[in-house]
Amino acid sequence: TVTFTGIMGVLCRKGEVEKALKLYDVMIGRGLKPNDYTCSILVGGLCRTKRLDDAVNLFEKMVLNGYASVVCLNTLMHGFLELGRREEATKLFKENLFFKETMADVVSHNTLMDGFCKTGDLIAAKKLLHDMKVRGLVPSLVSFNTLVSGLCKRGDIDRALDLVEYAVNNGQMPDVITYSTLLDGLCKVGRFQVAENLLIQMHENRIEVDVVTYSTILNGYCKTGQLQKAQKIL
RNA sequence: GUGGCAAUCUGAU
Repeated sequence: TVTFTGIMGVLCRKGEVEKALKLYDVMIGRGLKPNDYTCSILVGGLCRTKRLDDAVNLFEKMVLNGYASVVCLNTLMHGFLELGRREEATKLFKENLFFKETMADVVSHNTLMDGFCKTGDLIAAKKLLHDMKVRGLVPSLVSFNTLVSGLCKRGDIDRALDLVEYAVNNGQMPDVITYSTLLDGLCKVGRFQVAENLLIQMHENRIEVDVVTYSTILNGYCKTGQLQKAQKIL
């Protein structure tokens, strides 16, 4: 099962879902049982090729047979959100809020939050952060990074900075993604001085600057014609 | 004879 599923994963990543599904039949034909990995890989493959109906059917079948996990749910929700089908993602989410194998976890909440952020609905996204705590889940760094990104995209950098402070108080230290997100927001509203301070702080906190961080800053400087500053960074 | 070693969420273009 592990071998078959592994190959199906490779095929799905290449967009060859058809071959993966054929392999799935071969696997079943040999009397091997699928598992939650098999389920999420195939669901993900179908989502990537926009075959959401097939993905839903497979997911429901797997749920009935007890092979589905919350990862499969998350994969499917993500598939809907990628296509802008927010209502269906939300419906799926709500159906899985009670105790069962596919009960919504932190990643489910994060996935939906990101979907809300990307459509600019920060109110709904913030509510979700609150809801997850009510449900006894502990927001992860990704939860905060997702909201920070949403706030930055809206230009609400100060609220984003406040949220990071709040995250720190909740035991989530910013990582390279948090910083890059903030830097991008700051550059895009022209607050380069604050951005430079943040870079220093990043260094002090021993956070490794990566290729995305560099391109974020370079992009900011180049688009405002500060090529000398851009060169200085390199 | 195309890098593959099993799954889901967040950052630049």
